[in-house]
Amino acid sequence: MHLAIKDTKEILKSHKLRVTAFREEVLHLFNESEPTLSLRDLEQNLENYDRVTLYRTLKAFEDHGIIHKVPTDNQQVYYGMCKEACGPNEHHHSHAHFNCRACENVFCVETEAIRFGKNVIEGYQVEKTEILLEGLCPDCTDKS
Amino acid sequence: MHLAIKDTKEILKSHKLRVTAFREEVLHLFNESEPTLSLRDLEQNLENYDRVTLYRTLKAFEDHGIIHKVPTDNQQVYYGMCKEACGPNEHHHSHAHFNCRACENVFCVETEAIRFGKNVIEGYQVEKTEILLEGLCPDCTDKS
DNA sequence: CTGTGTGCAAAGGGTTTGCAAGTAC
DNA sequence: GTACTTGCAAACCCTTTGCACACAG
Repeated sequence: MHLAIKDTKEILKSHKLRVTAFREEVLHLFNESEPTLSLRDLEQNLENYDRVTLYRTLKAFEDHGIIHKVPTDNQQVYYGMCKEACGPNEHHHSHAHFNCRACENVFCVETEAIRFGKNVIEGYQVEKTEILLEGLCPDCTDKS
Repeated sequence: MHLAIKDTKEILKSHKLRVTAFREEVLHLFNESEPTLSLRDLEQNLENYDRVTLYRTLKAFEDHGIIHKVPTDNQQVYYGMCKEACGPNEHHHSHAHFNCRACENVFCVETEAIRFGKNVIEGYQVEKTEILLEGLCPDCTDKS
């Protein structure tokens, strides 16, 4: 038995959010997609949606620890599903984010290169670490 | 003789930009400030400025390799002066950016923890690395 | 039934564009 | 003189707020 994709209803319930058709639809997109999703990605894959509702949905997901924002150089906002134990407003991630300059997707990549403990840097209390990589993803490398 | 702060006129000329009073004023702010500057920082330290001109000035500086954007978790856009050899649309930085959650300043911190060479991650062509740290800066640590 | 979510309209705010006048070189 | 820069107005677009109706639990 391989790892089943978590049921959207279950995800919502376990995060204390009401189950609605729209929320399930959005969650479904996150389940389907490998890398993270930008707002634009989401909008392109939804039909007859209300943008305001989408914003509020993402806000709710973020507040309840279902997704997290991924900072990037470009202005687009990216969201990734939280794979680990994230609580409300408390996200834990030990992977780096790779932004492909060709396809513009953002992938979560595991790397042992992350070695920042707390207080590694003289005088600075490090509480959170984000690593952004940019370049070409495997797919786009093959095509070029 | 210690390291002199580069003359603003010289900086502009060497980057093939015309010397104007406003550009010198903005550059002067970057020369004076230790950490990076957010758009808000800049606006608070300028008088009788036109916002459009400021946007265009920053765009020009960025395009000509004088400053670079610093991505952060919060929405504020931060800019730092390029210390090293940065050309048009080609910025090279080997330091991490530390965003203090208290004073909200962004500092450039040197750290040997940066060990991403090219191609460290299987299949991904890494061309650029950004490391974002968040926590408390020395000043704010002392105050708490 | 009660509290939450949705959809529409409108407000708000930051950023960009157009253009005429001013300035660097 | 020519090309670039500036400043103002307006357009644009993304995001938030308000509110009435719909719906989950």
